[in-house]
Amino acid sequence: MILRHLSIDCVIFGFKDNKLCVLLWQSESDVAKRFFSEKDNYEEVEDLFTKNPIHSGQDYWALIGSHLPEDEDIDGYAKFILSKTTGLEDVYLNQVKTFGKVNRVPFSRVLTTAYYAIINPEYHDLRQSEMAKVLNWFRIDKLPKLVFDHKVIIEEALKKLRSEVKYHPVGFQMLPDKFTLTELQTLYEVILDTTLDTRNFRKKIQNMGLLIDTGEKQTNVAHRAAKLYSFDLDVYNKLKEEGLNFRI
Amino acid sequence: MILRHLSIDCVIFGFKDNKLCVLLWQSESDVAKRFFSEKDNYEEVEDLFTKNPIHSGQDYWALIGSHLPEDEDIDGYAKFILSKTTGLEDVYLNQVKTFGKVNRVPFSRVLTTAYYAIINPEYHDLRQSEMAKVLNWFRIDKLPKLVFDHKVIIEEALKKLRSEVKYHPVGFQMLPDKFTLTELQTLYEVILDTTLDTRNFRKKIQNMGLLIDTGEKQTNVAHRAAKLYSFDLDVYNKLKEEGLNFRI
DNA sequence: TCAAAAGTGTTGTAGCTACACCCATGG
DNA sequence: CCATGGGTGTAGCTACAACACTTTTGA
Repeated sequence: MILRHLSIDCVIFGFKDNKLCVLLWQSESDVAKRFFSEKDNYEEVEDLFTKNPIHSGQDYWALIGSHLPEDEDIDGYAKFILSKTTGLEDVYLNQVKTFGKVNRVPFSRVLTTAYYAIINPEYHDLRQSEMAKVLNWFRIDKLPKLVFDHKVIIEEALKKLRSEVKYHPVGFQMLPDKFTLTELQTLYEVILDTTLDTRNFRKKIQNMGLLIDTGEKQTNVAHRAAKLYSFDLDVYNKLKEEGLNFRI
Repeated sequence: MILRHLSIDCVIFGFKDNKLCVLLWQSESDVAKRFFSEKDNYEEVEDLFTKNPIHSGQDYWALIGSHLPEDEDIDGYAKFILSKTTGLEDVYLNQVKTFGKVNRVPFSRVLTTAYYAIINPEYHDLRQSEMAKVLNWFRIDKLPKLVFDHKVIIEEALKKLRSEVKYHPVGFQMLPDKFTLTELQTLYEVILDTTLDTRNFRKKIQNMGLLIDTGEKQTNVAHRAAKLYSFDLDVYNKLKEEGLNFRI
């Protein structure tokens, strides 16, 4: 059975063309069906989608999400939604909060628990996903029209991302395995919407001891080739247990 | 109508006898009835309580909470629960997160959205509350047996309280209108479970500009009387807009 | 006059910010 | 050889931690 009154929405952040982006979809009912087809009261939930006027226009986009089946943990189901839509597993995923205003969804009482994820868009080609037709990345500063209160949800998720990123080096999740320090800095600048001093940033990051010098360099760039680093997950996990003391 | 699958639980923190405490209840069905009596499917929800074996013993305590009525905002309903049980209005109240493991409540799928509140127990005499018989303060380090996953919820709320208190001066909510700096320091020490250097603490707090010297002093103390301060809410609200930069 | 808590300043240190020039590479 | 971004060190300042003694009050 599907819980009519509760849904999960994922705010999936990615870093594309040096901009912070969010992955959105237009959730047509045949897409929703792929989530729910084995559940017994799909039709009831389908109603919520197809008869809801705000969903009928082509202009409106939505966070990727779905109603919660009765026999699924919320955390696990958020992961499931993410892997179904992006193909990504083992993704950094965090609960934002639950949005529960009575009228957030017209004609129906639905609360939603929002999660946010941080992914690297280049790891997975969305055109190969079964959801491809209806998925799209949008720059955080150029969001389309959004259904319900999804704009508010994105804003809250962004707030959470910003406060998270200052104290935890989650930014690495958005980059390829091997990255340059300039890429990392740009990422932080984009997320925090500031500029950072290059020398100070490098000092701080390198003192954290989380970077592995791969010995490799960029190739085919029309300037001095930058060193490629990777992220030391083992050291990170150790530091996290000890309570890491880090601040961009 | 009451939403069977969703409840609200409040972790109410208070500062009593120099210890951090949590307000808990034993939610007998006649108490639950006061919340739900006007809703139409009370009996259905009552079942969840009375037939649940974990609830039948007298040893078990629970967070104050209830199922969510269909026509109530979650934030507003958390406030309502708080004012019903403690009589307090305008309380500092914050969402912790939503707990949604499939089996957190046996024999029934119930997710719960937890809130935490910070109050001053001396402001309100619980013996005058209509809930008095079943309410009790428990020291955070001496919790009784708790139903379901309520222990985990309290731990998560405490984590959130601790991280909040370091950057926002929410501690004032737990103290009387007029308080001494030593009381404030003790409060921080209890919440953070550390000791703080008196001189450094006073410097930091006084530099924040949030204290008003009332000109009054303690009376009838067997030692030098301490100055009484109050909290400057106006300055606090201004600072909060500018993004306050504060750290215990 | 004693016990008990209030109140107060300084010094060393660690970590932050601000800032400008040379280096490597491909075109 | 030039355009482009990569890469580096220092000096001043701020904010923090560590630390011990005097003051006030009631009993």
